[in-house]
Amino acid sequence: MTANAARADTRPSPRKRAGNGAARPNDANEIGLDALVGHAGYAVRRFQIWIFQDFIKTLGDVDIRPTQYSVLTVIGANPGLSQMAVAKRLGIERARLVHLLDSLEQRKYVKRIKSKADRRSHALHLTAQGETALAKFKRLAAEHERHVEAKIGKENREQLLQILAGFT
Amino acid sequence: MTANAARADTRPSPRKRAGNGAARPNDANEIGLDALVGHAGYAVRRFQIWIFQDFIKTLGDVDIRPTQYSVLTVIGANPGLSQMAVAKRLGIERARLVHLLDSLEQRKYVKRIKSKADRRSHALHLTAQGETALAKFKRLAAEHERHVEAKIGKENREQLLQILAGFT
DNA sequence: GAAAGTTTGTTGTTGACGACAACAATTGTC
DNA sequence: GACAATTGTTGTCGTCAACAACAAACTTTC
Repeated sequence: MTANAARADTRPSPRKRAGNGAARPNDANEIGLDALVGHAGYAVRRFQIWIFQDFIKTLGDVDIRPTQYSVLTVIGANPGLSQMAVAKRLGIERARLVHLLDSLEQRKYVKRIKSKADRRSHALHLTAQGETALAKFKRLAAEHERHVEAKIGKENREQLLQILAGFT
Repeated sequence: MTANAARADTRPSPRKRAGNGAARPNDANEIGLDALVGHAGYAVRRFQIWIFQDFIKTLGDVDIRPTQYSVLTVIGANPGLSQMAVAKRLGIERARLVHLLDSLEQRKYVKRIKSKADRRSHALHLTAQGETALAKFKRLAAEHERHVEAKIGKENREQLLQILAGFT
């Protein structure tokens, strides 16, 4: 589907809600944000919510959320990593990664193999099923990325990636 | 995609950490992200986490979180708004706003005044205490914004704001 | 080589947050 | 007046970050 934001601005006739004591503006997006405009964090938060929702919807058929996708991607690119290494690389709590891996292992995408070098840790690998699945996820993720392009523009997206490259 | 990538048992991968010294704390920066680089959502998520943490820390003394700050700012700029209007403007669930306002009202920053025009709704106002407090919050938020500038650069921050202006 | 300290994976708790569902009171509509 | 819609509220559910505590395994130190 083409994620075309239906720009059908059904502009309602300006009704009024009188006598609120001090202010009356209550319609549509006439409400000012004041200091909020100019705060990078606010814009980034709203954008991140939008982008995650699109990701979740685009990968809805395969039931993969952004965090799960990031875990699978890192394991696929670096097989044999420990849970600690993956957690540190992705900035996830290792406690949280436990549940993520429980789920991914239950779905036969990931294996926890006891490391012989360090018997505390697990070497993480994709299963064969996990590899083919990840390939499909990557195609869908690329589709989601095209939605982002359509939303903010091709060169804006690339500028964004460049600006935020230090956080990956 | 890169669907090949031999995946043999505990075979040490060619590039990543040699020697397989599992216990050695390998640099997290050596671990490749593969497809994750190039995903706007991932970069944005990491950035947003950083920016929120800095905001929370910078406004730590006054114990104000980003969402609370956004609510106070909007009410301050548009006194008399209903809860529904604030929620819609900020993209917050009105159910969630209830708890936010409970907290802010308990701290004497916000008043819920029963609207006479529509006895279902409340007109939201800052208290006198809330106004002076918000002024302080804004100064701290500006300081936080300078941290962002220092992190990604002055013109990069402005480009970011421009790119994401549509989401505010 | 044993005691002490650290790391890894795990379990659990807490709190912020988004998404829903249901409800009473009130309003608008027909 | 009957009926639908809106507003604030309460509640549940699931995601997510942040800690705390623990056993097992490893490292350091004497």
